[in-house]
Amino acid sequence: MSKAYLPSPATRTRVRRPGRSRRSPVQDRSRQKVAWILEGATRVFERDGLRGTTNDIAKEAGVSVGTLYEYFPDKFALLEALANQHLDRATEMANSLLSRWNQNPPRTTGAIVSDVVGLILRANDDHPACHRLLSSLSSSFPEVTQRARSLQDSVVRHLATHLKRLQPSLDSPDQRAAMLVTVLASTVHSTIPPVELRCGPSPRLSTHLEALASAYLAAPLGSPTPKPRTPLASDR
Amino acid sequence: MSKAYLPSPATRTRVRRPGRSRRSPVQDRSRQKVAWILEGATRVFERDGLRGTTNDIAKEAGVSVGTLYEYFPDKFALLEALANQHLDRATEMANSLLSRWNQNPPRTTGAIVSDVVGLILRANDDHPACHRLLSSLSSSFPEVTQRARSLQDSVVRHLATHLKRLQPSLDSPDQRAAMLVTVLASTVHSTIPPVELRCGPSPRLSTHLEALASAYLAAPLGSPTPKPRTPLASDR
Amino acid sequence: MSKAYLPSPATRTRVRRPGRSRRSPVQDRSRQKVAWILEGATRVFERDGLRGTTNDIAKEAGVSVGTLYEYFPDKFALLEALANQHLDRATEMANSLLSRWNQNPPRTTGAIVSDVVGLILRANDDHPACHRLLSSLSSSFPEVTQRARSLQDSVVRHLATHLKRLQPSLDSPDQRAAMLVTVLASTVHSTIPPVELRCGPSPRLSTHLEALASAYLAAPLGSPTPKPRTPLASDR
Amino acid sequence: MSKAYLPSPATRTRVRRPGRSRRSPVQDRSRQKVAWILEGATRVFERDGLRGTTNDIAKEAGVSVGTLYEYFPDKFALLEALANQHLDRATEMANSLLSRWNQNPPRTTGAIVSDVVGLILRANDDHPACHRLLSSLSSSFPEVTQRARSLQDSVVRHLATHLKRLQPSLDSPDQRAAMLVTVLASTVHSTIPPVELRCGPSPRLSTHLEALASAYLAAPLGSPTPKPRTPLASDR
DNA sequence: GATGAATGAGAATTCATTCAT
DNA sequence: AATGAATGAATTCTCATTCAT
Repeated sequence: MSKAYLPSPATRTRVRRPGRSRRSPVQDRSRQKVAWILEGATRVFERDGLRGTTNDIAKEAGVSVGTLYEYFPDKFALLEALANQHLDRATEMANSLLSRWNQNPPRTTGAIVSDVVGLILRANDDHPACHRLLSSLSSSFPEVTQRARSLQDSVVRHLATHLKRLQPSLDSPDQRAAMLVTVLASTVHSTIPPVELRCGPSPRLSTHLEALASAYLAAPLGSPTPKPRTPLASDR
Repeated sequence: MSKAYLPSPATRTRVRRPGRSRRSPVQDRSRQKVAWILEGATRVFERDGLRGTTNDIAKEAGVSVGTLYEYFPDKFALLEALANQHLDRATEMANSLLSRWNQNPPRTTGAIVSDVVGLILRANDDHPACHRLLSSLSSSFPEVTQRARSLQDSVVRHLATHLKRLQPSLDSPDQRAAMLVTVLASTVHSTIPPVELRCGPSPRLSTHLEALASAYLAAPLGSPTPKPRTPLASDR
Repeated sequence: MSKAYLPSPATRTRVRRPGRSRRSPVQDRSRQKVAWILEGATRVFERDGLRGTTNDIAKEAGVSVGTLYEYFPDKFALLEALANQHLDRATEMANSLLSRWNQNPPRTTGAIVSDVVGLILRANDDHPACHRLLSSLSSSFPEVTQRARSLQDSVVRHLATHLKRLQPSLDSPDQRAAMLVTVLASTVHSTIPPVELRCGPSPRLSTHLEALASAYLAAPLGSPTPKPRTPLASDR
Repeated sequence: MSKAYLPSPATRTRVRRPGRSRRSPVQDRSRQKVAWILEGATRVFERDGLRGTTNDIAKEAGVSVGTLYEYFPDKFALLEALANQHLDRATEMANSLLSRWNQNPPRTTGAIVSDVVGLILRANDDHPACHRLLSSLSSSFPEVTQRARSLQDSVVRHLATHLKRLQPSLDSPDQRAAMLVTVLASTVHSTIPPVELRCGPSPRLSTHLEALASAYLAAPLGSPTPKPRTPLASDR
């Protein structure tokens, strides 16, 4: 967990033990405020990017700037918390899927693909502008970036494992797994809204992505179209 | 072209008449200066993101702030010009490819795919941090976004036309074309450094993308993997 | 009141209820601050004209620039507020006089004249350099100019009414009233320090102005000195 | 004459001896440029006050900034030159009138008044905003202010002389003369356009001013309306 | 002399952060 | 803890003035 913000992390998953553990009202109020602030920050960053001011965010969150600074040491901490919040959610989703795979190994490549596409779609269906902002700042948040990388690697590793099991003859399975996850995640973050939203709803974005992924995982690599020297293939 | 900055656009394609085309020294000096400033801006934004100041940029460009403001009305205009410069380059590349396709229609889907992948890779092989910054600000530059969309649509339309010609039986060719371009462009802009850089260089990014694209264009859509009701395919 | 600056107008007349009227300390502090800033601005503009900087003004007012900008959106707003403050004061004085006239109509032209001269002198006895600055900028503040015009018109109308009552045979009473107010106001704002200060103090400026006004209101218009064609009267 | 600007004063009257004195074309071109620049400056200052920039003025004058600085050392010099130009004109008019008075002494107070009103009206019928700007800056131009004072004093002295001759019994003739000139000049510079322009044209502004002046010069000073202690005359 | 692009000191304005209440 | 007015360093931007051509 990147950094602990007062009065308690508030980001990141926390297993709830059912018996004991009644939170004091004070803690709950704080937790609430942190949530408000992060929601405000999300809205403001989504709307104005880094131009959004801490005062805007406090106003949007319905708290005073002073309160904001009570919980977050500076503006960047807000961004970091937002990123961690997102990663918490994504990690939870991913872990849930991967442990399911461990218990019930998927039986077809199609099932794997469908799961991965679903995971990535669901893990990224919110706040696109914020994601882009964060990624444009990734160099300022090495810890967050590292976490994102780890998460992605974990998914990639499991994906590769199952691919190898189901398609032992597939070439470059590790690279294909990595590639696939990258492609799917990138597409979902796309600046120019993905096809789906611009062409009417008939075949779903997910359908296309699954078709694409499945086809990719079935196709040989290398060059059925042999690589020309000239930059343009049709130049022959 | 969105906005013309003094002393003359300096971005966007410009037909070069080979015989007489001696630009006046004044024009050349200005053009040069605009170029320096944009290079400085690129370096600074690439390094510091929006944090980079106009004074930094001027210094980096080797001119005075005053000169910078002579050519660009404000800091945002720099970003917009950078985006337009990038789009100029991309448009030129795309037009070049598309007119080639019109003269020598590609003969195989593989050739089409290879061309499109090549185009998108080459059009985006520079200044990744800057691209991410720009795309995180896209909402501030509606004209630029519109231009990008148009360019992408143009490529999509041509791609679809040729696909239909070569694979008359392919279902949803328009959507596939759109999908493909979105996927490729997003992947290339990706947040998380593309696979290639993290997996060693052996099979090229382009190889993977071409394989992916080709496979996608050969595969049937719809659900060979029938859609389950439950969120996770492997849950069956 | 042209524009309301936070946290409350602070210029313009305000009815004071004598009993309960405890303003909250917050309001009082803000009001105080606005007053300080305007005083600082007056001093600085009086000393340096438009050359005076907002930083100077803040320093002179004993607040930070940030605070200055908290209350006034820009440098111009300071000037406008100063002008409005002056008009507030003048309006209050004028209204006070005019309502007194309504209750106790003046019994002689001399009394009227004396009142008007007194009003105009007292309404303009502060910050001459500032007044000149403001009037040199009047075209930038159409609202203020309009307000000044209205105020002047109001005085002129009342003056004319009472003149007509006391001197029913006076020709052109409306024009005379307008003329008189213009002449008095201009003289008091005068560029070149008024006579008084350069000729020793014996007969007061006000004495001269009253004599001038009274004489004017007693004299026939038209041409006892018949208008010559030639530009100079003594040219005959 | 305050300061000599290159390439030759260009302000201030210059008697033209008809015989000799053919100016070189170079000198004439310079003279022309200075004139253009001053006209541009007048227009710009009239429109924008001190906000007007030297670049604006050069553009308005149809010359380059460089040329402007060839003839005027800095922005203030423009204002000073403008003021001197105005004073040149006014001085010429005044001298012409006064020498006429010396040769043909005026025979009536009415003639004196008519002459003085005419002089002041004609000497100030241009560029009111510029005059106000200059007067708001008078402290920066002690020489100009001194010149203006001298000119005014000269008129006042002659006026007083002739008044004493024609009305030996008039009290405070010197003060009356000074007062009159101040009042007339101020009125003509008035921010809020003088009556004339707002009430339709029937009795002329000059008629009113002459009536006012004549009446003033005929009236006894002191208090036909005895001065009350209370601030308002009608308060009795 | 003339030009106008270039300069950069300095003015206006912003906004992350603090702190008295 | 909460507040939000106050702060002022940092930034954006202007424009009088210079100087290479």
